[in-house]
Amino acid sequence: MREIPATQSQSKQRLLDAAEQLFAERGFEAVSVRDITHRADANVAAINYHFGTRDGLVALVISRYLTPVNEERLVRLETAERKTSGKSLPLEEILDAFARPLVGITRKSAMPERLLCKLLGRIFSLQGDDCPVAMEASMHRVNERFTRALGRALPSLAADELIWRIHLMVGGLIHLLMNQDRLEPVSSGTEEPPAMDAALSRFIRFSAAGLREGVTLEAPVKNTPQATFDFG
Amino acid sequence: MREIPATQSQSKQRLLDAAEQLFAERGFEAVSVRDITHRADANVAAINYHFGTRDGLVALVISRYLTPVNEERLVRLETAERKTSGKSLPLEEILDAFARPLVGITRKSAMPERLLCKLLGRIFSLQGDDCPVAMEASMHRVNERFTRALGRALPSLAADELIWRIHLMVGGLIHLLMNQDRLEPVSSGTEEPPAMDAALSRFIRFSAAGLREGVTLEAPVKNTPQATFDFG
DNA sequence: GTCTATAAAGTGATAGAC
DNA sequence: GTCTATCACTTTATAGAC
Repeated sequence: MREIPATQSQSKQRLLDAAEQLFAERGFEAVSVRDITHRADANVAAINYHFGTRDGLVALVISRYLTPVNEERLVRLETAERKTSGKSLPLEEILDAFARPLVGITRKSAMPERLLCKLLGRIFSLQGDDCPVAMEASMHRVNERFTRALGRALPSLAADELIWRIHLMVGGLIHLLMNQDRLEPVSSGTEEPPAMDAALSRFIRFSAAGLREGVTLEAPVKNTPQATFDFG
Repeated sequence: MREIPATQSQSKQRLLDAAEQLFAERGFEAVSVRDITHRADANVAAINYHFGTRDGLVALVISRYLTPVNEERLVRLETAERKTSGKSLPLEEILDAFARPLVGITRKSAMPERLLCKLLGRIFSLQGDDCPVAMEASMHRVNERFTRALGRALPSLAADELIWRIHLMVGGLIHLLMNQDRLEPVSSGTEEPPAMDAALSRFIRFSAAGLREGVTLEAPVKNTPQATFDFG
């Protein structure tokens, strides 16, 4: 058989892998196309051929992780809500639906968990100008649905108070992702395989307690949040 | 009187002001010396003359805020500890000592609060290679002292568990700083002057509840943290 | 202290050969 | 699909005139 150039080139995949690693390590802005092509052992022109522009590659990497995570978040939330048909969900279940997809995706990716966490941390802390428009729409929908669910689970909490607390919750999650590599060795030895699972349950317990702080269970409905707000 | 070039040039100050604003808006990596000199109405060579290199300016801006914040953190913690001579501090007081210096500095700076919060958020989320060595030493000392104080306030909490929770706490604070401009309009109208103070008390309540979660007040001392760990 | 001019290296992107 | 060569900028930094 005669050698032919691969129709679905492996180099496109190598480029993608190299880009993800470098973006995780240094951030999206600090990586040049030459850095990527060098690590992928590809030609400098390869990125423009396969992805159009550098920004195209960045947007692709972002959506490759952001889209499935946000979709799974919504699926999990809606599944849980359907099971309790109308009634408000336990806080812990909402937080689980929000955070578990981040753990789930680490299992599907070929990337080392350490790097993938950092990449996810960088993706979900993007905001403003650094943020591709496609991402904003996806995030907005997630924000809206989860703010509503949390508001229903904490009916006595004022709407603005809820939004502040959600930001504190999200910030903690992002910081955990960004520092997972430094945190893992802290939980020494015993729990090697489910490193991310341990982080997840710690996040849920901490955040649920913070969100519930001062909320009286039997208080009358003081305020249902009518406005949602983007936490990114 | 003959015109002389200002001995303590105002342009150095203008350069510093412009740099701080631009770093806050776009991050330290995304601002060129030309961006800065242009906004400061100064010559392109001015930064190298006044600050040596671009990195020198970045390090100066960082330490101008990081140093006083971290020093005030330690002073507040030590003052509080001296008052209760040996006994463990209330969690809320430790968190206040940790976060209030960030509020305090917004009062001293001429920068708009909105921008300064973002700058502080960017400074305190730096880590790894982006982190000047001088900063690491300062952060390490703060981490050590506060981890110890929190460990004493939560004696029944396992050392590794404490470190995870501290990261969740710090992440929330950073995210609040980074999003203060989006959060402020949420707390509509009523509380115009003490915008940052409201954020502070919300942070303290949320984090104290998260840190205390599942901690039984009368539990015996199970574990005092012997190792501290850098949360940045 | 401030300026111009310029060096030396790096940036993303593309035309065109193979 | 991959390559080289190159364009058109931009980057930080510096030498030297004023």
